[in-house]
Amino acid sequence: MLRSLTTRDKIIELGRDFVQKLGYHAFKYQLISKELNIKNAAIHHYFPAKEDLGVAIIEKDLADFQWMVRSVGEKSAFERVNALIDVYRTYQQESKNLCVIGACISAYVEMPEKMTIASKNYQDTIYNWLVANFKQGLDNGEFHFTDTPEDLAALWLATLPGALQASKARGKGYFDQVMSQLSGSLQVAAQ
Amino acid sequence: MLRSLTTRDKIIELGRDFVQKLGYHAFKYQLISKELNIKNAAIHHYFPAKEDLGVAIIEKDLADFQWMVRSVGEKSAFERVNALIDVYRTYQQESKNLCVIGACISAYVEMPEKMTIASKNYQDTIYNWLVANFKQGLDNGEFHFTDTPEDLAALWLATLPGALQASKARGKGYFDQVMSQLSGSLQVAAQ
DNA sequence: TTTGTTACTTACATGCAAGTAAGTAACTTT
DNA sequence: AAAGTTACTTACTTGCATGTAAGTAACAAA
Repeated sequence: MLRSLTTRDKIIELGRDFVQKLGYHAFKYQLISKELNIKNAAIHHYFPAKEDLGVAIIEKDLADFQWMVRSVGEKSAFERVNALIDVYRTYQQESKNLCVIGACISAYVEMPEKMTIASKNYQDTIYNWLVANFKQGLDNGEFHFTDTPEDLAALWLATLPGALQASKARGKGYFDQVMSQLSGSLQVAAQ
Repeated sequence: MLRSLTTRDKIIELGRDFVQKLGYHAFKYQLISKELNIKNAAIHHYFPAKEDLGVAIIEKDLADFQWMVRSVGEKSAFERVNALIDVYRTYQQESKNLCVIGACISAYVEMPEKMTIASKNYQDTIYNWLVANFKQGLDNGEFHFTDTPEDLAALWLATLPGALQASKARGKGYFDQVMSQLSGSLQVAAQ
């Protein structure tokens, strides 16, 4: 999977893996350099400070999210929001119990400013996309929830990362149990 | 607040604060020793390894939860589960964007075993208490939700810590917005 | 009163993660 | 072919977090 990538991109991918599995603080250059058979200094060549790699990881994750958004653009609102659930389900299956946003946002009281900004920007992007989809699904009759789209999006923004985190200590099936509750909140019309 | 406590208890309280604000990895002995005007070695006197302090923090937080449970034992199911929301609301107001469980559970792939066990035990305790309250509230007519109490408890277990984490980057009002969604999931009878 | 215990401090060891400086081999451009 | 650029490595510095060992002052118990 990583084979066709440049070293720079491999560093970002591996860094993202470790950030999602360990959190920002516990992820260390050595974990990456060992895996790629390079030296720590090689990582500094591409990313002078850890913060720089952190920002690159957030931006890559955001880019992947936006790629997903485009790839489901023609589908129904229900299918679109399920695609986001699938992203988180894949994290869970790969033992990544943190999303990039959650891992970065809870890492510091005073986080490097660039990372704070990148994380918030990413989180806003997801929120706005959810609101837009919920609105559209409500308008076209796919959904029948009675809350506001904004309230529902706020709930999803908390529950998606929360389910991922909690699932680490809970049994098999827990994650899907929560996701089915989330899907239920949309009040999808029975066929 | 801390003045009447023993040094040992002050260390636990401050440690808990930092764990909830920074995460387990970013919290360091020096932060505590500086605040209490003692030396790092004094902390090692009470807690030989960081892991020991970690376990003590989890157990103290669990003890506080159980104290809260007893203190609301005579109230209605709705008031009881709202007391749990209040606990998380207080965290949020105090800029503690992680609960102890979330902070510890997501800290390591391979966490010190004692801490893993203590965290899971604590999480199970909350889950079981939620299920019991939801069942009782359903039986006595306070609630009218149609999901199972277990499904609802699973949702709460994800959303409470998730809302706390996400609220760090979102505006004022976000946390209560999500909590009102959670409360709504109970379908409390209109008066 | 001597012995022990508690609650620390001083001083030190260890290890490791981040970061830097200088060098080198390969490739690219002019 | 010379000069520059890219992609690294080697070798090093720095700083700090965990942890340990030994000492000390105060108080408590026998």
